[in-house]
Amino acid sequence: MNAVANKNLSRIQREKRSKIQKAALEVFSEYGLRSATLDKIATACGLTKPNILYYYSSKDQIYFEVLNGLLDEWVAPLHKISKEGEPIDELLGYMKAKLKMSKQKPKESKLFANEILHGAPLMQNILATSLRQTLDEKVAVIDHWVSEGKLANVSGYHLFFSIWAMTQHYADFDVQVKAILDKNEDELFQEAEEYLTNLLLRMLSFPTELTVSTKSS
Amino acid sequence: MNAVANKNLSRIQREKRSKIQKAALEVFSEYGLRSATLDKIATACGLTKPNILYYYSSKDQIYFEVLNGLLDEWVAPLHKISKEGEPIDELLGYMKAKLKMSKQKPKESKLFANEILHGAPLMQNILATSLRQTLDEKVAVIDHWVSEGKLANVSGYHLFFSIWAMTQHYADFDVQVKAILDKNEDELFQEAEEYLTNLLLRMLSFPTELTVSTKSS
DNA sequence: TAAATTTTTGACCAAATGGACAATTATTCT
DNA sequence: AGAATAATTGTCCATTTGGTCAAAAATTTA
Repeated sequence: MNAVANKNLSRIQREKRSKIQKAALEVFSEYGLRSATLDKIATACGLTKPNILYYYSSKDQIYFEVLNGLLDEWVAPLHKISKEGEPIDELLGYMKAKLKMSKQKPKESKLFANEILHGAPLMQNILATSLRQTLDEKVAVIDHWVSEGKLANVSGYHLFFSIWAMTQHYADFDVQVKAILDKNEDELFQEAEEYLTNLLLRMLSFPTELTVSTKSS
Repeated sequence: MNAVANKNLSRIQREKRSKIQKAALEVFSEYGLRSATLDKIATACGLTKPNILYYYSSKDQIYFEVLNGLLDEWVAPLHKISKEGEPIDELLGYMKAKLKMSKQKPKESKLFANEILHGAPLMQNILATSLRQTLDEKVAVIDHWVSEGKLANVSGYHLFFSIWAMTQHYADFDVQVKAILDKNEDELFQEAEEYLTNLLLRMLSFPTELTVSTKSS
């Protein structure tokens, strides 16, 4: 229900807009809205500045479009958490999906991180309504699981915060991670997944169940 | 061993420089280096732009000074981790110190977050040498504790990454946190500390020890 | 193919911004 | 007090940047 604007566009328009958005993601994720320039975006997509402004009315417009175009995809894994599923599997799956996004879409991650870091001027509304509502629902599911004794007693909200923080850390702060750990990316994310799997298992299981899943290396 | 430059400064110089740095932290943490302006800093500290440039040779110079002036303080809690102490206490203490900094120094946290998010142009060197060395040492301590059976088997590096990520999340992404959880700050950080204490206890303890520290609400 | 429409671009503009500088004011020193 | 020094500021400048616009080029339509 997102990319509505693509309806009556010619081939050439669709192509150019897509090109611009890709380049814009590149530039915005590296520099942020305010210090990204139209010239940089223009260079990145091989168009001229006025040509870009023929397709988008302003820099802010491009930024808004890019951000919004990615939003649904960004929140998608959250929707996949099913109250019908096995609690720990669902939450491990969510963590893995988020970690995968950090690996495969670091630019998107940085774009959102930068936006929120600077006060989320364009998204505060969405955060406080749409995201919040979805999260409330999922937290209710977690509370239900806890009350059924299927999950150790945890705060759903803080659980989500920590999953977001830990998974996105590998994308947003990759410079720091790589300065400290000079592994290749595959190895790094493999380690991260093992670490976070272990962490969540310990966090969500009852101690008696834990002995089973704790493996000594 | 940091604030060396304050040596031969007059009272008036020390005062003004301090004023400027405070205002600069304010502005840089909100806007980042590139989109912070000297005018904003000038307004924030009640000086004129040329007057600021009388004390610092350039905007970049101010940024560098602020960042460096905060670095030692920022890494300090890491140094306090003592191999003589009780492993879990030491690591819980570290987490609490970091969380406290997120609560009391969110601007500093955002400043560093922004710097690293955009590639750490001014700090990459420090990250890869000084921070990395310190962290290597502390990870060695953790490995030692693990080999002595005083700590569950965890990757020290990923443990630190996750502590950083989870604690700083409450400062760096406070807009998002507050959009979802409308508690007051004290309450929020109290909850976070309980959650993270529980998380670390579960992560670092052996399952048999866990039953003791797991309290049901 | 010729007219109509869409796309592209070079040239230009106004505002914002980092910074220079000389002149003025305040402070310190003798 | 008066000279010397330090601090402050108004004015100015060059560059960057978002954006305009009219003309040219390319494409589509009839």
